[in-house]
Amino acid sequence: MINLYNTMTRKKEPFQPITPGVVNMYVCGPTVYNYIHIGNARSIIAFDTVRRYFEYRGFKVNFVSNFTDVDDKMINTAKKEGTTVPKLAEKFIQAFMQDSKAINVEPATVNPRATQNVPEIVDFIQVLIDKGYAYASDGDVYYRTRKFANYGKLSGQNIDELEQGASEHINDEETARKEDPIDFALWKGAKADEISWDAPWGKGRPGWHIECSVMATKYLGDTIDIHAGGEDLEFPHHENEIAQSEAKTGKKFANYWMHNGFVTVGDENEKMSKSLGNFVTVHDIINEMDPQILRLFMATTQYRRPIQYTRENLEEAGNNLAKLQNAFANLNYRFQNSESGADAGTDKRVKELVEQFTTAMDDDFNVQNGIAVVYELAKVLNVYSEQATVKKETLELLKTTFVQLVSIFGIKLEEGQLEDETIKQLIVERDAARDNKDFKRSDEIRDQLKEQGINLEDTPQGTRWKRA
RNA sequence: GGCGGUAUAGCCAAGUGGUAAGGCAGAGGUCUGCAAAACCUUCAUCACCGGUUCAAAUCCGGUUACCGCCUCCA
Repeated sequence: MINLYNTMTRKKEPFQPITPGVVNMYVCGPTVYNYIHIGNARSIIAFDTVRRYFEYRGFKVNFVSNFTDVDDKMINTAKKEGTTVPKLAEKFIQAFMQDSKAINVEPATVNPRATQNVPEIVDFIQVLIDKGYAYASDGDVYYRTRKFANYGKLSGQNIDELEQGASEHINDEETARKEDPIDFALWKGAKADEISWDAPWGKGRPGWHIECSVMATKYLGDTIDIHAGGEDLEFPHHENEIAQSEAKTGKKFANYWMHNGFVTVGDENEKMSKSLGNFVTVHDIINEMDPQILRLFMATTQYRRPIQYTRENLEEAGNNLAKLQNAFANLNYRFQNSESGADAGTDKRVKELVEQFTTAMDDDFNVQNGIAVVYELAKVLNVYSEQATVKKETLELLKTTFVQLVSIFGIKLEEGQLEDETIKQLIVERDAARDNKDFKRSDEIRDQLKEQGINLEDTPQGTRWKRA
């Protein structure tokens, strides 16, 4: 049984899907006006890991994540860069896809876009108006927040406190059109020459919160299993989604709410965000190093904890990645000298570790305990690989298990080494030199290959090589 | 001001009453012609003060520091 922390109840709860064996989850995606930064990556990786674990435990996961492809930031950025909103969106959606692939994120079941769901959004808003939860005002449409009885239940906010807070940030122009400062926009009337769609209340575009309510219910149903996103979305975004959705359907919107913690930057240890301008893009990092380092770095911190992004921490992840890759190479290299049959003791140990892994991950995706089990498995595997005789079936079990567990963290281990005649011949020559104790020549060959990025390793089973 | 989260070794970090997992870095060692890889050994009394208890990093009270949300933001 998987237990997960539900922001709504502030407790860990056993996960009970609406449909047995199926998880319907919705993750709030980015506004596509720039390359994604590592804060976005954190959210993407956190919930990709959640998804992969659900799949490992045998669930079918319907994973929906949106692109916000029209809003003020899109409009302003397009204007500034002399392009159109659709072109801007297209560019950064493509970039998102590339970056996601690089850090080995499984594609979503659906990536709906706000602009492709405008008729549904208009209908949804109309229902809210008909039910008295919303009102049109001078081209805009607002949600009547006070009419929704439990407003603030997710974030533990009191509506009167919020009202005071809101009054400090009022935009006079907009507030004049609201019945109450706490009301929020469902539809924003278009200014001249802004991108817009027709609606009964006049030309305009969807407000930010409404798109998620519409798309989540459209693709996953009135009540979904898990709704997820960054912790900054808890209020007001998710609060507003609940108000809109539950007012419309009369049903509970989501059974479980999951929120990931932030990435903080450097020694200042402050939140990274586009608006603070202190962000590092995934695009830049993966141009500079193996994307799997970033992936391992983020996937092995529990999703609710903050991550401090520093060079040092990233390097540590790089060392850990090398450890996993070495173990895998050590294992693969032993197949060539293995005997048929299995080693019962090792097989039993592997099964124990798998159970430990599951126990750890079932506890709200405790990846830190999970990865500790993986490191233990790597040790078992290394020790076994150094035995004088090894059994093929046990090697197979170790390999399958290792690959499977590591893949939950989004790490892909590369199979074997490429055959290369030139290298093979040099190794043969070097082995001959070593047999003759001509270490000068053998070291020459090793150094020569090293300059070409090929590292040689002598093992009891012979010399092997790998790319540095 | 309201709401919430953190504080464990040089670094990352597990651990919700029974005497501090794991990883990185460091030190020593085994293996190796030398290396590499791997393995072994070694490295902390848990922010502070007070209390409860036979026993607390873990519970209670208080203090301090840092972070986030309350306005667009993963």
